Amino acid sequence: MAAPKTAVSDAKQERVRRRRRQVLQAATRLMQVSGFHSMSMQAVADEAKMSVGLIYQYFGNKEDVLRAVIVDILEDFRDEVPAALDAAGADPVKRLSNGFRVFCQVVDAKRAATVLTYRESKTLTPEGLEQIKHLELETTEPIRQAVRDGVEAGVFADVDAELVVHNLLMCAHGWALKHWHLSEYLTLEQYIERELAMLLASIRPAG
Amino acid sequence: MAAPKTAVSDAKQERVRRRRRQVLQAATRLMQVSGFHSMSMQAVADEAKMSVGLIYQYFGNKEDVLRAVIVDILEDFRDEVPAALDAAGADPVKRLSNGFRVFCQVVDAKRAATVLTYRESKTLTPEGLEQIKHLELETTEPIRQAVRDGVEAGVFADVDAELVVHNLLMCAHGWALKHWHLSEYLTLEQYIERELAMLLASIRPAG
Amino acid sequence: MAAPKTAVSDAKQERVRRRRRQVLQAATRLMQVSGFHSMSMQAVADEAKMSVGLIYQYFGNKEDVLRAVIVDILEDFRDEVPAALDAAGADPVKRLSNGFRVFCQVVDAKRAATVLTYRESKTLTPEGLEQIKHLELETTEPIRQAVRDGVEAGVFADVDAELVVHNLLMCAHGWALKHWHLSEYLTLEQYIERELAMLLASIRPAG
Amino acid sequence: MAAPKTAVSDAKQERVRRRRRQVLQAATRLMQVSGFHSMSMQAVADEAKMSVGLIYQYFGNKEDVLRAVIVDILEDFRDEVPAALDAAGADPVKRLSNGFRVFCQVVDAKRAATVLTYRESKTLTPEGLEQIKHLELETTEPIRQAVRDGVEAGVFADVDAELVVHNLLMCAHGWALKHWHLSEYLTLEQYIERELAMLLASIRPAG
DNA sequence: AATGAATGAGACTTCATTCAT
DNA sequence: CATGAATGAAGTCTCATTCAT
Repeated sequence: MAAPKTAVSDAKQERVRRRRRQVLQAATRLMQVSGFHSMSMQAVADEAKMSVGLIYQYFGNKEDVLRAVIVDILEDFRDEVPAALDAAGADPVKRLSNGFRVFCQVVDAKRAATVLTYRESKTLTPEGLEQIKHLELETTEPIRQAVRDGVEAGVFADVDAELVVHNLLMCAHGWALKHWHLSEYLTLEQYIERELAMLLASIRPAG
Repeated sequence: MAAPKTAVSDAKQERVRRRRRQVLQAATRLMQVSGFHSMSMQAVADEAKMSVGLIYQYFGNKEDVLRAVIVDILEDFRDEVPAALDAAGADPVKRLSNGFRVFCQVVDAKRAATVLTYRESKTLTPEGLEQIKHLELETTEPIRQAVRDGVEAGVFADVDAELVVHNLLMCAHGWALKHWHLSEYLTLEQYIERELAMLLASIRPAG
Repeated sequence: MAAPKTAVSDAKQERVRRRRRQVLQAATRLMQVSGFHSMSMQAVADEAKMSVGLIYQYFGNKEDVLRAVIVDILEDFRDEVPAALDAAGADPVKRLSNGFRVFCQVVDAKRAATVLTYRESKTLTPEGLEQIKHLELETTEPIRQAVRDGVEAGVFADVDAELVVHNLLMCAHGWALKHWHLSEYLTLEQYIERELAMLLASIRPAG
Repeated sequence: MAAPKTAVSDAKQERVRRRRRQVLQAATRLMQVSGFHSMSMQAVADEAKMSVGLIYQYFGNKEDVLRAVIVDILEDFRDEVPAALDAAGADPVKRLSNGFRVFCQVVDAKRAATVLTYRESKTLTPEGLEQIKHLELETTEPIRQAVRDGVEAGVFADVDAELVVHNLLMCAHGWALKHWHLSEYLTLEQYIERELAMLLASIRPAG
């Protein structure tokens, strides 16, 4: 009796996952274009090729969809950035460089989504806000650790790791937030190279 | 006969200015709390202690209010930041330092407003967007020039002035955008000092 | 003491008349274009080159303006049509013909105004309605009398004068009401000639 | 699988038809009383016993409702008048007489609606206006043909069919437009008889 | 599980009317 | 006498959410 129940349960969970993904992708597409408030639930349903009623079986309300969209985006960051660090070996400089490089690349791939998180975060409930703050910290934690390691090892000056990571984050996000300006004279690769040079210069041990 | 006419005209212009200011202040207060879309025109009217109809005598529509609010904020920046540089003498390092310091101080004084510009800019029409992009460039132009001067004088490395200013801007804005995190362990002064140290380190001429 | 008072009174009455006329002309122009409800009092004020407040010194409210506009139009008809008959001599056929001809010409000259009376009459209060009904009867009364005279004299068949005048009225108004169609293939003169021929044929004594 | 699909589709189409009819009847009732502009969408919803929102599922906007109301009225005319001619045999006099008689009867049955079309047509967009002009021509076309036939057969004088139909139309509409006056001394039947007599007299062959 | 018709609150905006100057 | 700034009620339309099928 347990087996079929679980099988059914699995199938159900799989459908739930699929449906939620459909909705999130549709909502993300729409919000990137015109923001949360201009997106109607009917439009989400159309884009997701399902009925409005069905969305409400998988999400409590419209704000719940927003929260899920933003969390979804930030989870992508959290999954991809640390993973890149694992592949970067032990050298703090390399880990930091790789972290920044990957971060910028992910931001570039999800530029509209990145801007979206800045645009709509304040619309969330306090709980939602807490969740996304936690996710951001999780995402950057491995880089933070790399900076601490580098400081300890003496390859970096005695800088505030928290602040270095903050700068690195703003710098990566900056590529999306100020893309209208930056893209006029820089490619992503140029941006990464030059910013990285300045970033490393800013924390190299005093000569 | 010209005199009274002018007097009347002056009184009228003064009232227009006062009314617009009333509306903008009310709208800014409300938007900082809950965003553009959650702010009803009735709420603005109540907050500004006037009738809804009157708002429409001074602003074409709701989006026009938003544009004016954002422009108002950015004009404050444009007026205060360059003014601080004028008082900083000729030394590029001093000018850059002062620019950054003042920028951060103004951001801190208008933290909610700064966040607001990031949150609602995309809601604007293309014309509004152009206007605010222009204002941002105007605001930072004197700093950009200071960097160029420093590079030319050899007190800075041969860095991309555009990019340095971009970093400086993101850094100042970052104080508002990530205040929930930064304020847990830093005061504004500490933030300015440490960021300034890294900023200068990042562009000091190679040993 | 009576003399200057009367002089003042006369000057005042003259101004009142002038102001009212300004308003009525402006309102008529605007209503002909887009109807009573789409016409704002501010627009009337602008068109009449005076302030909104002043309109309210000469008219009780917006509907009062409408009533006056329609009455004004109908008074024109009442003044011009009977006057033409006075000049037509005693022959009933001539009087009828002239009456119709003039009626059509006045309608043509005030086509938009004629349509306006059909469009907006129902908007009036019952009193206003009574007034315009009375004016319409007054306008056509001389023609009605001409028909009665003609019947009595045996130059017309024993027709219902009331109905003949009704037909004549609808026919004249018809030039304005169906101008979109009639003007495609008839000039006003052709319309008058042909309609007059049929009108007279319809009431000539049985051969 | 096709069967249930069609059944569903049929049920849906039926509901759409029913809803639209509900709205149109409610709106017609209200407009006949107080005109298009004085009719609020909330009032239509109340009268139609549905919610405002639902009206907008079946009509694009308020003007769309007006257009549909007028078209609905004119389609009734177009359906009933020509049908009566089909039953009137081949004799042009009989066809013309029947056409006029039926026209007047339909006008009488829809007196308020007839007045409504004169009152509110100008409120329509150019497209709506074109549509109703076309409907009016369609409605009268069979009568126009009967007149042409009569002229050709020599039972009518060589009159302008277009103009005869125009007169007939104005005459039928006149029963509604001037009902306040006509009904004081005539029944519908009397009106039809007398007008018909004059109409035929006006086009009988000379001598 | 899935649909989408239906609801109704609430948003923006206009405009007739008043009244202090 | 004349102005036009100010009011606020009322209108149109949208859209999140529910629920019968």
